[in-house]
Amino acid sequence: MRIRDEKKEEIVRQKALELLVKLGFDGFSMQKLAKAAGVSPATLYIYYKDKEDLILKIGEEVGERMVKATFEGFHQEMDLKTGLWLQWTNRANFHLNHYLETQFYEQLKLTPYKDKLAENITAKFSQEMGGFMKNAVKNGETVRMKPEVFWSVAFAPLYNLIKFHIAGKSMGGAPYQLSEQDMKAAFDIVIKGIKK
Amino acid sequence: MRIRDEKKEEIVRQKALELLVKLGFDGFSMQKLAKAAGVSPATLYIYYKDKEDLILKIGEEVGERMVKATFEGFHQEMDLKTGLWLQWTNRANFHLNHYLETQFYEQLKLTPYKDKLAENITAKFSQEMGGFMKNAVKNGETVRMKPEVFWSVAFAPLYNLIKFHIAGKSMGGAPYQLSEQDMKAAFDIVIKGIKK
DNA sequence: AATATAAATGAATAATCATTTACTTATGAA
DNA sequence: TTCATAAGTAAATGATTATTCATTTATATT
Repeated sequence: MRIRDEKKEEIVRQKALELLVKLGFDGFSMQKLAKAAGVSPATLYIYYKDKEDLILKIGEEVGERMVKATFEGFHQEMDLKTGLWLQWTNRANFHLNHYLETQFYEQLKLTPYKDKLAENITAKFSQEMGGFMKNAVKNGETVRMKPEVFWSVAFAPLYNLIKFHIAGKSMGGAPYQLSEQDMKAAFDIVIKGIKK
Repeated sequence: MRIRDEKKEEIVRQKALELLVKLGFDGFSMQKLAKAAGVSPATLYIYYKDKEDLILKIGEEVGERMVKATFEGFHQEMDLKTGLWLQWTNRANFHLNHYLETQFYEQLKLTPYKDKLAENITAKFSQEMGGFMKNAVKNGETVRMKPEVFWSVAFAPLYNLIKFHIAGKSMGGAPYQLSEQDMKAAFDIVIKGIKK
């Protein structure tokens, strides 16, 4: 039997990301994707059940890569500051090197597709963070708080800086580019707030 | 001459928000909107030049209402903690009372439409925050930092809590509902980090 | 070399899309 | 009461949509 062309599949994924980000979810279509990837529309239905399946599968793949990158070199026994900074740099690097993936995934998580996304991605996050936080409390590095609160004060500032960076502009439409200096400035404030 | 039915226009806006959020930007269409609002598709083209104009105009209106709500009762001479907490509560109340608007606006800001959004909304933000921050530095309440950094450490945690609330679930798919208690817990950490 | 089978396709499907056209309706001004 | 004008509409426009069908192509196994 004929063998599936993995390269072709990869092009489809890449072009799908490009088009979804460039045209938005509404501007995107299967025919445009087929044309951009240089395949027949029917081929897309060999790789994916339908359009929703395509978007969700690509979304889940991106999510998994992001989680993996975030926890590269991380273990729950790290002290608060070290572990947090590792995740900050991991995450920032991923976003800066995977512009399209980030842009796409952030959108996806706000659309109705989010309800159909597999939950193993956030589950992994939750589990790693839970253990890390528990440890930090045990060691007297911080006080007990809900995971949602911890997450929000510990990571949201970084994600927001990345969001500014991705948009290319920030407050008042001013150009903005994320720098390590800004990351460090934000991190100092965050860790100061979290540390007991 | 015949007079425009303001009530009809309002229904269109409301239904547009509902459909855009419920169906996503891709599921949304002018015909669906017309049907949901009980008007002819052609009527939409009296109110708006085209679909893009409709989405942008509604987006700008939402943005303006959000800014106005955020700065209700605010003035730049407030001390850091008071001014920040006022904005937190203002913003949280707006989001909780205007679920659809928030959901829609957050999406809009990530789609390609964002480049065509009028910038007077973020400009107002930028201006108010700039003065507030400058004042806080002058009074020795905090150290000098880029507006983007300040913004990210001071507000991103709240927005993230709101995002959890809107999604209805947070880490690991666990149900989540924003409480004043959580807001206060997060705020304490944030203000501790920012204060000199 | 022949066969079986899944990959891949170009062209078609019916549905839906954004938008326009030709027309009717309501209302303030005359 | 008539008239001018903008609001509002039903129905149609051609383009584009997601998906499928009938067919061809490539390869692993026999």
